[in-house]
Amino acid sequence: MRSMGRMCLEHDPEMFRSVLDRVGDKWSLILIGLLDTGSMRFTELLRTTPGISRRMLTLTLRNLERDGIVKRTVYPEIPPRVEYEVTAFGHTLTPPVLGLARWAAENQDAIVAHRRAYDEAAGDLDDVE
Amino acid sequence: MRSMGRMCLEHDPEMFRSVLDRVGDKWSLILIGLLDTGSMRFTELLRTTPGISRRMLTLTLRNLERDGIVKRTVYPEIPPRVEYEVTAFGHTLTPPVLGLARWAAENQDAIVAHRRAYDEAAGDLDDVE
DNA sequence: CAGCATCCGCTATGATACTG
DNA sequence: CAGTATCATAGCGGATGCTG
Repeated sequence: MRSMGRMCLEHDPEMFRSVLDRVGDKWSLILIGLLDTGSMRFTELLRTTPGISRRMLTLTLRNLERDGIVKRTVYPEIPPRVEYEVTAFGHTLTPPVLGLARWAAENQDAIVAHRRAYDEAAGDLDDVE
Repeated sequence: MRSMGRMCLEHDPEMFRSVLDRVGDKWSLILIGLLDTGSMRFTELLRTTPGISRRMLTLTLRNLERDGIVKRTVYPEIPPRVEYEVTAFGHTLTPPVLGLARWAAENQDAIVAHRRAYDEAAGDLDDVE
């Protein structure tokens, strides 16, 4: 397992993509992060996740549930109560995701700097035109 | 650094997202994987990456270059030659990405199984209607 | 060869209103 | 409370033709 390129391309590109999409979409990672500590209710997640809509929360949770990463428990009460939690399988995803999250946190300054330098260089080129 | 949720939300959500987008989009990871071994030319990448268009290859490489992950070197020859390679900074991204890639490779069967079970359960519900 | 410009469809996401 | 249904839209990504 030396080459990452081979791993991405030779194994099962479509499957690889679909797994990456699950983790790479706009909300999954945040929700997994929130649920990593313990279970939460629908509205609780809605309040805690800034900017998410009910629709997107529903869809994202459904996808995570479909992949076996999140478990959904309905309590037949009135008013209804639904709890979401990360499954044992989902928890195996946490370490690699944390690794990526840590990289993002540690290097965001460097990235901002790179972007600024790049954009300034492009600006200079524009000035010459 | 215990809570992933806090890391995603409290630090700088926008920045966090933009870093994740870079790694989560359709082609970046594959290109980084291919370039991880050594430098490659534009057309070489085009041929080696199945399904990518010239437009997307250009855009993705530009973004990676802007973030300081990939270096672009132009050789003033005719016909022109351009080499792409992963920078030292970009290589620091490889380990966490590899971690995620490994998880995807190791667990894709489990995910497929989960999805099938979920879809079948949904199908059964439909039958009752 | 290594792009850039243009057009264009599709999907992801958001806003809003309604329901068991 | 925890959704579903519907509509609208923005941006991603593909196809194609042109150029230094």
